[in-house]
Amino acid sequence: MKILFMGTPDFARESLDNLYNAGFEICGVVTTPDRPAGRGMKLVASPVKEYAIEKNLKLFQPEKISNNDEFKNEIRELAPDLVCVVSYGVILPKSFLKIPPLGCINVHPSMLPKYRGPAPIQWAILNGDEKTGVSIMYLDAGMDSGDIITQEEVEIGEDETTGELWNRLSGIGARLLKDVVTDISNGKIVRTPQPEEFVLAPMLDKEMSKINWQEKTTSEIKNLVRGLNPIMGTYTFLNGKKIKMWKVQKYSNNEFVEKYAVNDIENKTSGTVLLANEKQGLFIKTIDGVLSVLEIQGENAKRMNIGDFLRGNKIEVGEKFE
RNA sequence: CGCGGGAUGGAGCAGUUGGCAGCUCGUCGGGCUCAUAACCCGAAGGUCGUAAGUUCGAGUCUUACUCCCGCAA
Repeated sequence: MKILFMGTPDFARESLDNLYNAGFEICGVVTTPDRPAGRGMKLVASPVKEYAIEKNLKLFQPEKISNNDEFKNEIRELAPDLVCVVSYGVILPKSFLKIPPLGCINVHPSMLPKYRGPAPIQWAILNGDEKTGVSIMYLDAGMDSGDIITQEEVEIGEDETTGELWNRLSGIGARLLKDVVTDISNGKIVRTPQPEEFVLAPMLDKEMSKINWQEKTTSEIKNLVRGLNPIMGTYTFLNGKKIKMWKVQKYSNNEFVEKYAVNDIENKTSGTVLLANEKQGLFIKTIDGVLSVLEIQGENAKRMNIGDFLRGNKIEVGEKFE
């Protein structure tokens, strides 16, 4: 059975690696073209491309697929039996989906039909979900709307970040994909249509990464911080300087007062620094509790733990984040 | 040539118009206290990223180089 693999980031690389190591014949690898990225805007190859080169697999990097007959013809000549798509990043047109006789299957990091769309892992964390999962499904013309082949549910840790969950799910996805491909090659596959009701996980907006101290609860801020770690981070301003927060911990008012013996915190406005020193850390009032910052990043600086940060950047009690 | 910041004891930072290299913390030794991520006394630890230049004198000014980081994607 010949498999064409399509994917781009790390998440996809692990799936490809798993299929390759399982001994399936990878007749080709499709990934997005090299993009300018990083400092200096140099062209950077996707992780999947690096892998394909490393294993000497046939590589394609079409600019687009719809209205690209040349590419589609190349694929027809390859004659893959099955196409596996993992975080490829490009919508595949019907004309392409019809090429492989066994269809196109996809790894999607959520329990479909919940979180269809490009940012399912991020939204699971941002919303404070306790569980999410991985689905393997057939691609159809819609967005993540095809028939489901298998799913595996996963618990989300209370402090788990998007990056950590991302890594876990890519491993699970890779394993499930291999199993499903094995089943397909043995001709035993059950496909179940998705329920009607679905939830979207749209692309994240840069705007949302700013902390709104006046409206968000402690939990919401914490979920925002871990949900955007390490994608873009969460920022706020202190004395006009942009500060990013990477890891926080939440306290209720009582817990905080009891542990640190700081009184009179009720009438402080949210965003106010309640306590700041390199031994104990940085504590900020929120509308319903107290947030302790554990990992922070100043302007033009790198991420560091709060103790290191406060050693060189003095923050006074009473200053206010906004 | 996308824009910008930086390199100073183990960590994080400061260092003014060039003039003995400093702060907070950590480390080591000693002391105090019922007690503390507490306090007191003392010590070690730096060719100030590399190379060259200007100068009586360079962490500081000039030039080149290396490495790191932020934005952006």
